[in-house]
Amino acid sequence: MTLSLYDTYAREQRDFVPIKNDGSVGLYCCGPTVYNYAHIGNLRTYIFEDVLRRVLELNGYTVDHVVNITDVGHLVSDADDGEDKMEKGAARTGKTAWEIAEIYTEAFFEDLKHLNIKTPTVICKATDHIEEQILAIQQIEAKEMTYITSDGVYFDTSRDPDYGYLARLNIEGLQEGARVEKGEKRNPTDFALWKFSPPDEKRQMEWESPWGKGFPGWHIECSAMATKYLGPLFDIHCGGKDHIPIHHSNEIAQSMACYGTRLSNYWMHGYFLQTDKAKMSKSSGDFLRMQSLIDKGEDPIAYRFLCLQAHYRSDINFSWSILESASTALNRMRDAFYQLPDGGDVEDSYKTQFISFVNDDLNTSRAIALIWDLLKSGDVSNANKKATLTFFDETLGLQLAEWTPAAKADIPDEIMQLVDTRQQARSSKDWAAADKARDDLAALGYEVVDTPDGPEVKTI
RNA sequence: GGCUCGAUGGCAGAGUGGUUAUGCAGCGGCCUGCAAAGCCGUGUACAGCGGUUCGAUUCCGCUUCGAGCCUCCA
Repeated sequence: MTLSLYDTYAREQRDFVPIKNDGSVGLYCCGPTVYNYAHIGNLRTYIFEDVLRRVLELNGYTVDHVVNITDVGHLVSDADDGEDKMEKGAARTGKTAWEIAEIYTEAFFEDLKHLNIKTPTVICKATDHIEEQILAIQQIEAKEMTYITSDGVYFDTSRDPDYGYLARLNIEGLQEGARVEKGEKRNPTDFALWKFSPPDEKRQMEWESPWGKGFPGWHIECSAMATKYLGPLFDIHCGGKDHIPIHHSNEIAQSMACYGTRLSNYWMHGYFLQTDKAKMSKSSGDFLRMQSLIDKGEDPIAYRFLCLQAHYRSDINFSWSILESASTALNRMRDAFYQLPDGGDVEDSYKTQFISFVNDDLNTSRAIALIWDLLKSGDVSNANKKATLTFFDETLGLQLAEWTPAAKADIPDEIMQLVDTRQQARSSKDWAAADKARDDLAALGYEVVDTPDGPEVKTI
């Protein structure tokens, strides 16, 4: 069955054909800048990329999944004096830039674990690849596409006739805007490849280079590391949609200069999670992270489920109430799954439909609707339903098989005694006493529910 | 100001040139001592105005509204 994916570069859905014929697919995903925690909008993109990876695997490919860690060089703005996010974070917290990077890198992978996102096959830090970046800059310099200003080495975008094609940038339109500050740059779209350390200041992170002591610009790290691990042209490059006009446009320009390729055959972008009709952003200071959800008693997988209910190429409007509805739905699905017996076979007709949905540019929304259809189906045996759902879940990653209802063992004896009291009252049809026992239980934080197998108790 | 992309029922969100998902909430029913859960049933929503068409929510144009990028940003 054909896998087809939307390619931002072509602005259309294209049948996926891998570059290599050995069954492998090269996938590069822009990773976090580790100067702060990831927020749940950031994490939505990693969920999308995880589903992409799983769908590729479903189609029989081995995925070389590379994610970078930006631990240097991510500038606070393009027109500033050389301050970058890491150093700024260090100044804010009194820790070293290196410590900051370590803390937030660890937190990032903790978040991924909560969301059942598979660990990338390669995780690469920008600070471990300074040499590669210097080499790449030298190659661009050899093509005479750079120039030097008082604060760094810049890429001259006017030398690239196709600059900005990915974003369909209208360069002249940009120049008419009031907010573009060129400074010493020759063109508003030019960007730093290497930044010089300020002469009067000792940076925590700085390296020697042919141009002087300093640190690499943000964009060059992705081109350099992606090329190192996946070659100068690989299959799929992902990131958030905000990367289309600048970061990814710059990566393409750099790769064109170095290797004459557009770096990746497909460019795919995850859309935003909005709150109050605006995108969630770290720089605004007001954002929700994974721990914020956990602190509120929310289940991280419910957030994953929420993201999967929408298509990755549409913005989601986040609110606590839609997370609640996702959570309710997920728990019903889990409970239904839990009740099903083992030992069945995967139903071919459902399997075929499932694959056709996810292979159609990752339509997880329809794939989830198919789960409800399957659960309600009268034609499929319960055991086969379980086997089929288990197969689906390898791609969706909802961990259905790992869920169990709250254990009865956790209920204290005094609570169980109240439950017994209620049962005795019920058998003697003393409904008032039975209801009182239930109210007492509720006051203690427990809910009792009658089932054909007797009463079940759980915490409220 | 320029560019990119959107607008679907109470909410979230798929999809389609004619039969109009799915989930949450709501309503009705079954079950239950009652309740909860579960199960069954139930909702013609596709921003507005034109155009193309036998027929448009779906294609085209305009208008309005929204988001993103142009400053770091998933």
